[in-house]
Amino acid sequence: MSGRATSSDAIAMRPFEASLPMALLQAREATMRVFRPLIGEHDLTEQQWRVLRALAASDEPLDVGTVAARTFLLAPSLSRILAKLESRSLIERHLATDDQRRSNLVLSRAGRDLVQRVAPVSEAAYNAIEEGFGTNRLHTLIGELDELTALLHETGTEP
Amino acid sequence: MSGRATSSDAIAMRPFEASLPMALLQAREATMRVFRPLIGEHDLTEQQWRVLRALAASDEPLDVGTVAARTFLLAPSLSRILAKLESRSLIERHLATDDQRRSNLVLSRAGRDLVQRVAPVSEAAYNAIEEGFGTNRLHTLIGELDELTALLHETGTEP
DNA sequence: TATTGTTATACTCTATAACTATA
DNA sequence: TATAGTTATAGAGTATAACAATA
Repeated sequence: MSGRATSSDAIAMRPFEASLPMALLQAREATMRVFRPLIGEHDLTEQQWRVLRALAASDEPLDVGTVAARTFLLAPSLSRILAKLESRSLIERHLATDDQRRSNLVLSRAGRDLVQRVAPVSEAAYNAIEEGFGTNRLHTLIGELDELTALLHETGTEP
Repeated sequence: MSGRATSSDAIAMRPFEASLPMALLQAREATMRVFRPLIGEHDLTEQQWRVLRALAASDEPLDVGTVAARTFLLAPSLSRILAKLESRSLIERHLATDDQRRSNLVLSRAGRDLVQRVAPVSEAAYNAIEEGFGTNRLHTLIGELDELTALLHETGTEP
């Protein structure tokens, strides 16, 4: 120790650059800075696009709960997003015949057209990232991220 | 091709699981789910904590612009956060003598005490993650994230 | 004139609770 | 009673523009 603390002494702590949360935040922001303009051009937010993608990727209608799970959105957020997408006629809701509480969601014709138009641009941007960073390297990185996520979910510190 | 498209055909696209943005989003969320409760216990948001940390890590007062750069917060967001932290007497502002537009920010005594109290808990959580995932492995992951971020910043597609 | 920082606005998302309607 | 989904609220971040004070 080199003397008592004064109000101008820095508190020893892990620096931002070496911090996992900051590294993740910045990588995510840098990545979205690539994709956001592409979907923003079509007046879609990132979350709206996630919903459209989930519906586009399914070969059958999905109920709200399923979409929430697949897009990692909370039900209230999703409700608002669905209302917005429906008001723009990008999706359709059909009450399930067996359970009237459920509504089945599908892309409308316009929704499908929009996804068909955006998807290639998005894929191209993705491929550019893969090429720049290295395809295998990127897959390795994603694999590590997934494992970290899984690990953190397992070890959920319950209070 | 196996026939014309019908409204129930899925559009071929990169699945969510293999998607870099989703992998980053989930890893970040899983990570913050560890740290958020620790700082939330002291009624701090993630961004407020970033500001306190930046001030704590510095051995001299910082002006608003510098804090914005180090915490990756936009000026308007930071202004609101600073007002909040000041109202809780966790930070102090002192007008710079040389340039009256600038105000120098420092932690108050209470702010330092708070950081001193939270930091060890936060470090312990961090160490637990390191142990679970592997210290070297985690450092490698962070290094790859940093390089990805740098790459994406270089190739900033300017309009 | 240019810069530092704050305020004003307009959207969005997160998160929790309360509520409706079906089962 | 339990479940699916919506609505209500409260709070916070992002982003851009406009503005005040100072250089």
